[in-house]
Amino acid sequence: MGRPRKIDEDTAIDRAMDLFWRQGYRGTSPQDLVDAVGMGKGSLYHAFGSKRELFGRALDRYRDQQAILVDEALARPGPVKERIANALVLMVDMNAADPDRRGCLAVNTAAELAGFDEDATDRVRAMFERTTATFLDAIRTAQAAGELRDDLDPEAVATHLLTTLVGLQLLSKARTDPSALKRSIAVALAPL
Amino acid sequence: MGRPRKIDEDTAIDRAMDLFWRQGYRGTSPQDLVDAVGMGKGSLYHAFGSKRELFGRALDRYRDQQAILVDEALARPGPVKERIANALVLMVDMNAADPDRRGCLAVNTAAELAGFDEDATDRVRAMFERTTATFLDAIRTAQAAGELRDDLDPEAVATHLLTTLVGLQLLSKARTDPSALKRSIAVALAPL
DNA sequence: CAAGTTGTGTACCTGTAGTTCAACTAAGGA
DNA sequence: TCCTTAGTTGAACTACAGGTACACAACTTG
Repeated sequence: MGRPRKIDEDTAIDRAMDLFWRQGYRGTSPQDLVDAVGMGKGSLYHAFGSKRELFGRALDRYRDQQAILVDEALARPGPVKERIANALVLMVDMNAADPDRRGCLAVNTAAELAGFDEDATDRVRAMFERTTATFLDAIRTAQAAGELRDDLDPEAVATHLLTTLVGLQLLSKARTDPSALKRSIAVALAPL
Repeated sequence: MGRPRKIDEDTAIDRAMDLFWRQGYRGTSPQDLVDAVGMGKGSLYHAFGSKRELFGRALDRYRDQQAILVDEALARPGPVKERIANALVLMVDMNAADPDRRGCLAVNTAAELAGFDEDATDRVRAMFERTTATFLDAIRTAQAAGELRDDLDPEAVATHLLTTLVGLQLLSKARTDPSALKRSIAVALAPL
């Protein structure tokens, strides 16, 4: 019942997410959203309530997409250390190749909105915790298999990996020399 | 000659810097600046030209203040590893204690403006390079003194330390559990 | 103290952010 | 068929962003 949507909700959120990712929350105007999404302003507000709510939806969507990527990267065969190294190198390369220098939406949002938008910050922190949990899982599994030393504190290592991930995302964004970043990854993973 | 300034330039820039630090560039309005700096709008624009230029001045000021802090932290006595660890722990604690969750202005600016404001990004990258150089110096000195293993690539280590620094700043901002972050510092410094 | 120089505060301006509204359109069901 | 439900468009609206213009005030130098 009712008139069918011209642009379905998922498509709209995808497009909005891409914009917020590239431009940040405050850097994205309603008009930008209208242009990118392809809906009239009225429809957009009718469908999503406010810019803020749409941003929340975009963050959730990003979480769902990213979770898949990190999980995939760690689910491959081979030694953990190598898998993690490959994932980090790939990330740096992707960032270096991205003409928009989007970096990571979670990182960008933390920098932009922590202290202003508790809801957004909570979502971002949840993403970080999820990634940490994924690392933790991989580390514990590797330890159980005797692949990784047992005297390492798995939680500390997982947090360290998150810090490295986040730091690399940020530095990539600022166009730090990618090859220097990639060389440093070996150092970051040396404790493993 | 001419009428003396009511508020001297340095004071004005300090106050502006503090605002930009807390709220970001786009999150700070001319009115906010007027209120915080204590000059009328006319004077402010007369003195600094534009919000953008004032922001540039604020970034430079931040660079000068931060350079001192990092240099100080590394100039103390004791083993390098310990000095770096102390500096990182201190940073996490300071961030955790900061009610405004300002984080690091350079990090925030990279996240907010990379890709939009090349001038600001350049300044931020210069700060990052300077910090890396400081780390590099400390590492090389320690290696020469036989305090640090010689088989480590000093540049890769320095970049790794920067990544860790930046990552910790960002995660602190998002209220990641400070004790977890501090525990991870030991892992990050294990290669040393 | 006149002249020149530099800062100061207020008022004003243009454009856009973020949102709401009213009138209209396309479906399904009684 | 006409009513209900859901979507659509574009105009309208208020507030503020970012900046300019102007008349005036406070110094320095001669």
